[in-house]
Amino acid sequence: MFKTLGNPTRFEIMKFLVTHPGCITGDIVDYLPIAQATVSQHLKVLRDAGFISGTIEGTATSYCLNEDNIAWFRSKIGEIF
Amino acid sequence: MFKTLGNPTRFEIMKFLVTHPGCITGDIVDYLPIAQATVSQHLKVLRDAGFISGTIEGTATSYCLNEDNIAWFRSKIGEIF
DNA sequence: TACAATCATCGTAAATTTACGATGAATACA
DNA sequence: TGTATTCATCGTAAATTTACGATGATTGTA
Repeated sequence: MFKTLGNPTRFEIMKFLVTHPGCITGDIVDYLPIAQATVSQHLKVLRDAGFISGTIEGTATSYCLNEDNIAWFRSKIGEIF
Repeated sequence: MFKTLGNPTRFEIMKFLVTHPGCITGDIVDYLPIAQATVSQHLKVLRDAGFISGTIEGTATSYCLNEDNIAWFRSKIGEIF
């Protein structure tokens, strides 16, 4: 999970999702200066790590933070250090 | 700082320092299955990120967690997510 | 049905990270 | 003084990550 957040672009996406919950992939593509394919790839990494969840809505996909997993991650950090 | 902890070996070093505060480089080299040069390189990354601090003691170098910076990092995570 | 919109996946080139041996610097000690 | 110990740094090969265009799948709409 640390490695996932270690990438600046993915960290940006996470911060964007904090202020734009439920936004779709296209919103993130518009916000970032990188190609759609790359954004989609980063979203997959964030999904696989459990940080976010995507919901298909028609042709779009809506993304939200996975608060439960983030809370778990935060508590785990507190346990170790 | 996320990128720094994202490397499995560096994460191991951090966990080792939790249970072995003040240990020297050689202790970590003995503990991990990698070469001394590589350990030293990882220690530098951890130092540069502010996670640990090294104190030269004769020909050895003693390492400790930098509790202040770790606390700052943890609080910062809480702020963002 | 045809076309447009939205997004994921594939293959690949470029960039970055990781691991290593070799070497050198600094200190301890005989 | 000479030798051993401990560690950091340098240069480099291999592995991994990142970014991209091309393509295809799915859904909405004229």
